[in-house]
Amino acid sequence: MELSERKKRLLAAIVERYIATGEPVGSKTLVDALGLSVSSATIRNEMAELSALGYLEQPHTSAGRIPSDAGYRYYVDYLMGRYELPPNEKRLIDAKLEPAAGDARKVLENAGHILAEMTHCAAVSTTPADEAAVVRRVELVPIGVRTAMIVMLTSSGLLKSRICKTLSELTVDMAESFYNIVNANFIGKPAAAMTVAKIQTLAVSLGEKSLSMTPLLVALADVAAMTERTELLLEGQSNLLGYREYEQNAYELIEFLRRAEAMDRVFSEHPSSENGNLHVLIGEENLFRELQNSSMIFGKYAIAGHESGTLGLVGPTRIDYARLIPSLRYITEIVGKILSENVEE
Amino acid sequence: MELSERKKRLLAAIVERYIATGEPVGSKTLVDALGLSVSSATIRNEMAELSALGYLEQPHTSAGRIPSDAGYRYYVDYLMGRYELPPNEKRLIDAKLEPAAGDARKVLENAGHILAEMTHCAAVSTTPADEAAVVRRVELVPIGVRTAMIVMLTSSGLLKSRICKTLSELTVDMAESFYNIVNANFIGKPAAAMTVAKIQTLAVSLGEKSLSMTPLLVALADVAAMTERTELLLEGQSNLLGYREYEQNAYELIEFLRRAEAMDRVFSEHPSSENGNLHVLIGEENLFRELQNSSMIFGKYAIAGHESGTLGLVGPTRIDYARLIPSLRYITEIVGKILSENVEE
DNA sequence: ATTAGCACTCGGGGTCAATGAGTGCTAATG
DNA sequence: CATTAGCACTCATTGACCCCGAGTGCTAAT
Repeated sequence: MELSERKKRLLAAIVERYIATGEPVGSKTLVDALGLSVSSATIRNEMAELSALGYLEQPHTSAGRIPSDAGYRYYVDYLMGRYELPPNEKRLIDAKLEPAAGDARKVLENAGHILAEMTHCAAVSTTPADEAAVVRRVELVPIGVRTAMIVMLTSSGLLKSRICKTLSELTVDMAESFYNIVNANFIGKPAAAMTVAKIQTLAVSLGEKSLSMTPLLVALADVAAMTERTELLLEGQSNLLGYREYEQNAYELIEFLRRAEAMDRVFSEHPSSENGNLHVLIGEENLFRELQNSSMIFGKYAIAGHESGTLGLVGPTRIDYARLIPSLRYITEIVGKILSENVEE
Repeated sequence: MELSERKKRLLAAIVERYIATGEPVGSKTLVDALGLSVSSATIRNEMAELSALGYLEQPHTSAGRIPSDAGYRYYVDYLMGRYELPPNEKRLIDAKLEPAAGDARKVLENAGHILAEMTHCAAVSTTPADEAAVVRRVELVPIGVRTAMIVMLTSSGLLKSRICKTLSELTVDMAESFYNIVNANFIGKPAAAMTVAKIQTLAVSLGEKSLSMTPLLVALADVAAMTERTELLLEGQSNLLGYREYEQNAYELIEFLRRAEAMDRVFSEHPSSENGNLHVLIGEENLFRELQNSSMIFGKYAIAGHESGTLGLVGPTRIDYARLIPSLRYITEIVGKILSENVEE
């Protein structure tokens, strides 16, 4: 559907003005704002046509127009200026993320922070996970007489650790058994294979040693489970409270965003991507009722080439797409880059 | 100020009813609810006196009474039933906290979760810290050719770790130097001594080795800093949105609760405690304006006998003190117990 | 000390009219 | 045929007004 140049110009102006002010835009305002040399009546005719095409709607007869979901969609796809993030904002982001480099979760927390701050939206993210990863290394670090730390590294560069208390004193013998079991059964295999069931059969085969080894093996299974289970991080929930559109129902939306299974479904329903690897879901384009008067932008970050997690923004449909998209794109890129640093080979 | 038995009974009934319904309580309702054998006029006289004493206030002349801050205070101090948490709730709490035992942060996250869920308030907590702690153990765990993990254990049982990348390959020689430096300079001394400045002087004294060792030492200083820096966790922010009293200004309160320095000041302004080690701050008793139409209950949990962090609840002044106080008390106790498990000797 | 009775207060809800921003339509214009 | 001036129309918002009812405080009687 090709619109006339003037219609495009008007639609863009209406979207941008509505994004900025949050108030319906009238024909008169528009003429003034654009400095057009035609009368408001002409603009009214154009606006009526844009309404008929479904790009604009009216809250009520005597109000101005606001963009419909389709209107935003047209704006995002064809009209929006594609602009590059200014260097000082890039530096700000880098400075916030770099220092956390050692800790993946922290990197994502910081990314959420700065996204929320820059965009006044809620920022969601998932910690990295990679189901295809295999166990590359397991270490048992003695911490005390009966306490040890189990550290596990996967091929995708994820590092997880956990404290573990043993029933009896931790001996060199036990450590040796532990490494033997790990090397024989788990190294080079998927972390997912390290199930509690598997651990139990192993424990049985250990005979008398089993009793003392069990806590170590249980903890090991637990660490393995951690590499698969992603965590959902949510930042800037309170930003949503500032928008008129959420005056009544912020609660429902926020509760939805906090539910990990729900968000996982949202993210996985849209596996591939078009817009420079970001997804833009506007209003009713969202599959979940709770999101249908919001817009969501999200993308995957890649660790060493593998898509490992998601970063996203949620706000009212009236968000500044032109600004948010480049911001989010840059941050997903940098997050991927930083998290890839810890992966070797 | 000793009140007559009937006044006490009335005040308690008004507080409890207002907590339950959120609506001002009138004399008639009160007579019915308590099944009193006196008329509403008598109760009105009593209520007028309670108002004069400052325990009740009226939103407007033709409405019932609601408790003032002083009214809640009297209720909490003298009238409130002190009841023990039912065993099934205790079990629920235990079941939620036990599995996280290996990870202090996770324990506190879960504690916040369950508190928020049980109380419909916002739950705040701080991760454990202990400025007096000395470094008990440091481990350098090789993870890859140029990647290592530094693990540090303090006398108070805190365990922190961090990934670290070196510039050149990680050699046995480097590891040896590292352990030498650590043993000679840090073990048995306060973690606070491991400053960047100190690290720098050490690096200088290393001469040519300095270049390769610096990343390790910097990471070490970072881990040391982590043992001191507490994190502020906030759960159940969205619970606040459900209360009428926060319809307008939830944003300001939530933003306040998220600010770590602010909350640290709140917690440290009230170092010692009376009410079975919990603090109860009602409305204007709070020193910070942002909290003055809220109530806050908080207490410290102790790891191996040392107060290490704080757990707290924030809600409107109209919260169910009688129920929340035992819940929070039990959870602080259990959190302390679980976190103490990792401390040896 | 308690109570019945009553006048009084005041917020909430409903109706009503005025206001004004913005529209759609029509007829005139170049 | 696109543009425009003009105008009637719509409808949310606002403020004035009134009524209702819950709840009060006071007084005089018990």
